[in-house]
Amino acid sequence: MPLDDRKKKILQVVVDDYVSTYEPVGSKALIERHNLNVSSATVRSEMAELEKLGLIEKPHTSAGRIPSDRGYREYVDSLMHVDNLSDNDRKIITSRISKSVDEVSDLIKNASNALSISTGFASLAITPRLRRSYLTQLKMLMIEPGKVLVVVVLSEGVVKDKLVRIPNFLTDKQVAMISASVESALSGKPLEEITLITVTSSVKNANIPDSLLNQVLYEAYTAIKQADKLDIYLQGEHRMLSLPDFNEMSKARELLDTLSDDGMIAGYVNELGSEVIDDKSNSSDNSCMIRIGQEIALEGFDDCSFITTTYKIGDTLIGNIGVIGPKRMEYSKVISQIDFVRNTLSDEMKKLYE
Amino acid sequence: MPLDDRKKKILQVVVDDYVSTYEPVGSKALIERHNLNVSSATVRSEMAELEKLGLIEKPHTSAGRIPSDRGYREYVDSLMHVDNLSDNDRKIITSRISKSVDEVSDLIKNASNALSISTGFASLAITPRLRRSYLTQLKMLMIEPGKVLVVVVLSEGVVKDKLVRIPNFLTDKQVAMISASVESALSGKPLEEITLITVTSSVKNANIPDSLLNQVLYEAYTAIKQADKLDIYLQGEHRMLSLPDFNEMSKARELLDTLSDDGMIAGYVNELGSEVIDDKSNSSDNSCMIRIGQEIALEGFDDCSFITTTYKIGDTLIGNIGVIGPKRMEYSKVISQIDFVRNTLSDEMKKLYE
DNA sequence: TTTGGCACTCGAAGACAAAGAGTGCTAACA
DNA sequence: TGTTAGCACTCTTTGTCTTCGAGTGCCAAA
Repeated sequence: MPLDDRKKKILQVVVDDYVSTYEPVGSKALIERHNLNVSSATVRSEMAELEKLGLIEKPHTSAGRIPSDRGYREYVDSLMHVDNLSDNDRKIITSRISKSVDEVSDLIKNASNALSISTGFASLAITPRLRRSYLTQLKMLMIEPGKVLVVVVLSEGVVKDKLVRIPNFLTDKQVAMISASVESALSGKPLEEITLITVTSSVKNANIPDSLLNQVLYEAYTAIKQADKLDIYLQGEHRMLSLPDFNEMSKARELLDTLSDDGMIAGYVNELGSEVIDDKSNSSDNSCMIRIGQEIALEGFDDCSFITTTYKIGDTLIGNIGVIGPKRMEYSKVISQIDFVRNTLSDEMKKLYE
Repeated sequence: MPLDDRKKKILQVVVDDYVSTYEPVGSKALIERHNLNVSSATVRSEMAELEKLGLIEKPHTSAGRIPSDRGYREYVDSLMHVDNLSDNDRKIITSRISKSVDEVSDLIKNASNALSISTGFASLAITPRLRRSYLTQLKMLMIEPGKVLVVVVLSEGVVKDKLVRIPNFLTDKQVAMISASVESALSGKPLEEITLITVTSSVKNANIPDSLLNQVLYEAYTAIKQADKLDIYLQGEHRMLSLPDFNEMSKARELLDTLSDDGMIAGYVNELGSEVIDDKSNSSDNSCMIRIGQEIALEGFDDCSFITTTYKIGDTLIGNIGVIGPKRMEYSKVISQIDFVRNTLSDEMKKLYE
């Protein structure tokens, strides 16, 4: 059922007006604000059809119409035109991201923060998936007897470490020997292929009782595995409280309750992300993933939209960044903001890696 | 102006009742719920005096009384009796804290989380102040040319590290030499005494051009300095939305806005903490710091109380942990919860350090 | 000093009406 | 056949008024 031009136009202005006023838009107000060259009665009958198609709906009989989830979807998919960001917005974002940082994670945090500030919504960023990175170095640094810092270096220069406990009487040398063995056996292997078995079988003839050795190797294994862990940075949740969409306390509460569960959000976005990454056809560099209202199967997100995109470190590392805002948002503006943040982030990444 | 026993009793039940009902308590309701053996008229005149003393107040003429900030203060200082925690509460807290962790920071996070869950309020924890710890080790681990992981080990076995960039053409050996020099020059020195000057003057005759050397040393210095940084873990902010005290959107918004600024809260609590630490007379192990309503000079905290206490790692490291709740809270219960969390945290710390 | 009684205050809650925006439907029109 | 004007109807919003009740302050008597 392709929409004719007039229906498209009407849907578009319904969305536009509703987004900017947060008031259901009626036939009369609509023709007053936009010159459609038709009467309100015509608009009414068109609206009735749009409603039949499930694209708009009325909160109650005598109110105007508001876009339904499917209406927003249609708008986003084919009615919206993404415009360029104003110089001012660019400046604000650039300055927030380009603050000098040493660690990649800080850079990602800054980018997410810039996004939250410039959109006025909540933002999120997920550190890159590292499953397919491979191990390049593994060092074990004795801090004191029984306590070792395991440093894991991955192919893209990513460094992760973990403090672990090992049997007290192992010497510096023994530990160094173990880590060298593990490193030489596993370096070049993708993280996802490293298992407890490959780790334990990487050390032979160590002259150390098996049980002790295995303890150390187990810790080494956990250190390697946790390098794979995704971190999520969720910021600006409180900004959602300033939106009229969440003026109702119960809505605000539900939203923030869910939002407080980092892990759940990370898992959800991660899945979204994976879809696109695996679906090569769709992975054009500039595409955002958009989930609107009920499309997000999380409690309290009925009035929200997720807009996320991917960023890259080098050629292989892929993470996500995006916003969580009200579904009643200026999609085109937010998309261009995200896009700009993504690009700025990439640039800064490159600088960081010289 | 010491209160006579009856006034004390009345103030006490006003607080108790108001805390449990969130309704201004009137003279009649008061004598009905508690057998004071006096008439409501007597209570009324007593209340009028308590009001004159600034301990209670009325929201409006024909309502009951609610405690003022000073009323809560009086209650907390001399009317309240801290009772023991129920076995059930203990179990809940213990199980949340004793989840196996490797890092001290996770333990602290768990403790803070347990506090938030068991109180139903927001909680915070601040990592220990390390200014007075001294450096025991400094290692620089070459990750790749131009990229070095600086590992700082402090007296209490605390390990911090930072990835830094150095000139590309410095060799493994040169870096090792530099770090060894710095370590031997500075180990044993308290963090607060380490300055850029002490760091740079610790390496002599390095056979490396000064400008390069200084770059490396500067990075080493920043790595050491950032070991001193306080981290704050703020959790369960969203729980505040479920309290009737913050049903008004504007209050909730203001509170969460301020709460979203970790740094500000950290700074504030840090100051509170320092006061008590420096004031030896008051640093009895079990004391909580309590700040009520306007005593907290932060925007949006008029209806909140801070209750914080200190925890120790070993004998010297002192951090803070506490809750941010509505000032209309069961102080005695919360205090015993914090106290129990603190003790459990200490126990687990010991286990972690064997 | 305590108490019962009483007039008074003020907010909460409910009822009701008027206003206003918007709808659907129908009949007429180009 | 698509468009439009007109009209009755619906439903929320807003404001006003009233009632109800809990609570107060004050006073005179015990």
